[in-house]
Amino acid sequence: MELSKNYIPTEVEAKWYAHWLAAGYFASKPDEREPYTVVIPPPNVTGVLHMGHCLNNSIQDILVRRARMMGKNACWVPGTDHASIATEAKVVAMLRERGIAKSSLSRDEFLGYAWEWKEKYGGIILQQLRKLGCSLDWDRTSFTMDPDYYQSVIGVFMDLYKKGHIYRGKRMINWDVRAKTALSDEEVIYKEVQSKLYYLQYKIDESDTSEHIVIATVRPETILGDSAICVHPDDERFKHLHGKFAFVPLINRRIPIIADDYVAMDFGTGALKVTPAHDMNDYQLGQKYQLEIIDTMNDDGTMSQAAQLFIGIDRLDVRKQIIPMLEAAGSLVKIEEYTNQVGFSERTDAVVEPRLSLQWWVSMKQLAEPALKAVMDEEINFHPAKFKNLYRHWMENIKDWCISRQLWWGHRIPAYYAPDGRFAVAANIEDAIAQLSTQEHPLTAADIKQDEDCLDTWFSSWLWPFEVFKGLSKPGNEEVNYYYPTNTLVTAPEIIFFWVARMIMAGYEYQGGKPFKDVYFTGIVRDKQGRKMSKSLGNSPELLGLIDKYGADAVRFGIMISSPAGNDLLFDESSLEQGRNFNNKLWNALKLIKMWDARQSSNSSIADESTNQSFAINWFENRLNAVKAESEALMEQFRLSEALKVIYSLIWDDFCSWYLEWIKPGFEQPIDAAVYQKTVHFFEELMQILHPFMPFITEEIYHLLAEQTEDLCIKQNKVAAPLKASITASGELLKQVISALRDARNKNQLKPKEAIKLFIQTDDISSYQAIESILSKQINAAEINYTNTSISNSIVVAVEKDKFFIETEKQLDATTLKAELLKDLEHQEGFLDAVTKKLSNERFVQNAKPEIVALEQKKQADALARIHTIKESLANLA
RNA sequence: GGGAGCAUAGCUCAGCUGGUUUAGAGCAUCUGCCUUACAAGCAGAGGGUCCGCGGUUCGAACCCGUGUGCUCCCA
Repeated sequence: MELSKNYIPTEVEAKWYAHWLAAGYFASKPDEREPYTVVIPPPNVTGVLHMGHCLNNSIQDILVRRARMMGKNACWVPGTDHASIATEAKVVAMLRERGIAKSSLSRDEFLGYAWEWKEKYGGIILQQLRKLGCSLDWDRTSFTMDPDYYQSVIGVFMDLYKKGHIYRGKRMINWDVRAKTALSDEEVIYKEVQSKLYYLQYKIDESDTSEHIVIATVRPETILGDSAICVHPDDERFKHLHGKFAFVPLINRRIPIIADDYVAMDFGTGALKVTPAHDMNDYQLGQKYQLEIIDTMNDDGTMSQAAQLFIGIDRLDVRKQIIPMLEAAGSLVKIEEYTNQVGFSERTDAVVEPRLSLQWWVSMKQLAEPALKAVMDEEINFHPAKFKNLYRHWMENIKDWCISRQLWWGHRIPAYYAPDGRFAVAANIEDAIAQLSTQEHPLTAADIKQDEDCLDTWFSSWLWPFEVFKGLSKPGNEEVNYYYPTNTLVTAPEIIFFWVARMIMAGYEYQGGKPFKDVYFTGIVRDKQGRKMSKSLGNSPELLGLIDKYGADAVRFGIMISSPAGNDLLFDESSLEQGRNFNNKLWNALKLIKMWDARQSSNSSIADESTNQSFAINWFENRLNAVKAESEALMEQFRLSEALKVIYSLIWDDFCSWYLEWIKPGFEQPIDAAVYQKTVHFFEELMQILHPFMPFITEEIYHLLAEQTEDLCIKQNKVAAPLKASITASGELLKQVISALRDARNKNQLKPKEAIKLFIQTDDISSYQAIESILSKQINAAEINYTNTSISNSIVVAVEKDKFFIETEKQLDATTLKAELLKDLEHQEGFLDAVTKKLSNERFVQNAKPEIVALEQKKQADALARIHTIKESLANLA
């Protein structure tokens, strides 16, 4: 079989993904094995694969594939989130393109379009995850608005209401006076507008000098709703007024002057009028100081009874009419031109008014308690652990959760209102009628109106870890019993409060236990300049394009290699290049081994432990075992990037650069059959440990190496054998000797093709004999001899206690050599000084642990030996 | 305004319990090689005031204090 020059991923990837699916490797059913469960953080149903998803899902796939190869029943559940805000915006945009205004549709008509859109475009991202190689159990694909799921969300609302955790409370929302409807933040368009800033003076109470305080406002009509004036506590201009009162012009309402550092001293006059009913920030100040809330506006934007003046006139007309009146009353100080941002309704283009409205809230204190404890007691482990602090701080100061959203796409709030304003929380309208009807006033469906708002999307996704197994809709079923709690949640730190914390709360409230054991927080994907990747910046690369260009394995590699645990990832396409190059390296190693396949010789020397071949094999086997253990340990600590680095280096450096070169037969020579078998076996093992990171190429190579009875995807890992320290050490020594001699060759400008004669001065001739042929091949030595004395006029190289003399015809550059040696000598002497100083410090010898002292003594001895060798070499040169 | 975190080679980061041969890796850089698996490669090298200052200690990149700079979250 002819292998292509370079690895071509496209066909290989499609072939293997289809094969794995057909074999049903990703499908999980409860059985006697230990489960390993991961639920995907459901991407928005509108989503397309971006870098964040790619990082997040690569990590999950690595964990899941590894678990599968470790004998666990791995189950990774896919799905999407209905994402009310984002989806509704998409659907509105789509309708607009077709010339349909949302306001012209009934709720049901709109939802019809929304579902149509969802069926057509929703979940594109799930298709894209297949390209990335994600081993998800597709039969389990869930959606937060699936019928059962929907009912569970409604059920949770009713349950929390019954338990007293849900209440109605006021909140400032965006109000469209023309459509008489609430708007979501996304439906408000902010435009820069040329306005006027009016300076108005309020008379101070109990002031003999008829003193005034001046405020500045762009909305003078709102003074009718003023309930305080606020100044900065440190502002010297107003200190004497703290605790005094002032009169609102025209209506002469007496309001307090309060001090709060919210006020910016350098803006306007430094004094702020506070109108709690008509400004977001003022409302909060009002809450803090328990100020009166005076709602001066009707739902159509006209002034209400509470305004006392201009009742029934539109607030924008009032703005014009009130100025002459204020001027007449002597309250107007001056008018300035002013540019500010004003919100307009996306639907009607009306100026949006902040308005207090009754919304639904979840009180969090009680729910948060077990969720905080779980993380603090490490019942749930955060990786990296630094996020514990952040979590604790938030949970200890938790605020109530507003769960109403002024949207149609989502779970409609199950609250029903009677004409007289009474309401009932009920599963359906019939129950609501039953609850609200009285003997005197029997009600029908026509009398009752359901709440127009939807629930916050997080109010459904917080049930995700158990409801994907129908843990609420079919409580205690076999699946939820088996798969819950899940093992690992992989997500971004930015949603630790929105989602992670709330899932933990829901887990304890509805399943009586944690939703997951470990939470792995990924970094945020940034571009090369450190900017967060976003659609608006346009700095997010097109992912499918990258997969086409480099292959999914290379993309996974590139992302994982540059993704330190818990740190942000600065994405650079060059890391994908590194991944592609790695693919190619693997491919070429395969080609080399396949070349040998046809040229095996049966007379085996491998049984003889003293041969160079068995040295190479023993050494690599040992390295393989070391890296297996090391990468396992790193994986356990969720240090995935480091684990990949260790494996990468094992394959590229130890296997390709050292091992394969050591066992490589001479030109057109046969290879020992036993060595060949061993090498194929090593390669298989390498593919196995790399498989979770780069599933496609490893499966492909695994099958090209030999006839296989099973697929790598489900091949079970074997435990690493224990290490032999002496083999590791002699391998390291050999590598060091080779590098040092190559360096010496380089520095003396000996061409690679120029063969050398090498003399070794050592106490341990036999161990060099065991590697003689490797050594001579690696440094191109024509012969290797042993010597007791220095060889004059040669290049001298010292490694540990042994000395190497390179004899060559070439004229040597003694000056450079000498300079090198002197530099080294200086370094070694400096080092010796430091160690000696330490050892002659009595307090060190007394206080330090004995093994530390012994180590220092060894350092001293070694340094002395090295200095001795260097001095000898110098003498030899002269 | 409240909180969290970071600062080590040109870049991105390791460095875990203070003692690992006067700090390591990958990428980038430089030098030499078209060596019959691989130039998307091979061999080798250079590169550091561990952010500044002060302290604790026999000993500090690591612990404490302080200053500076940066990032993120909540309002």
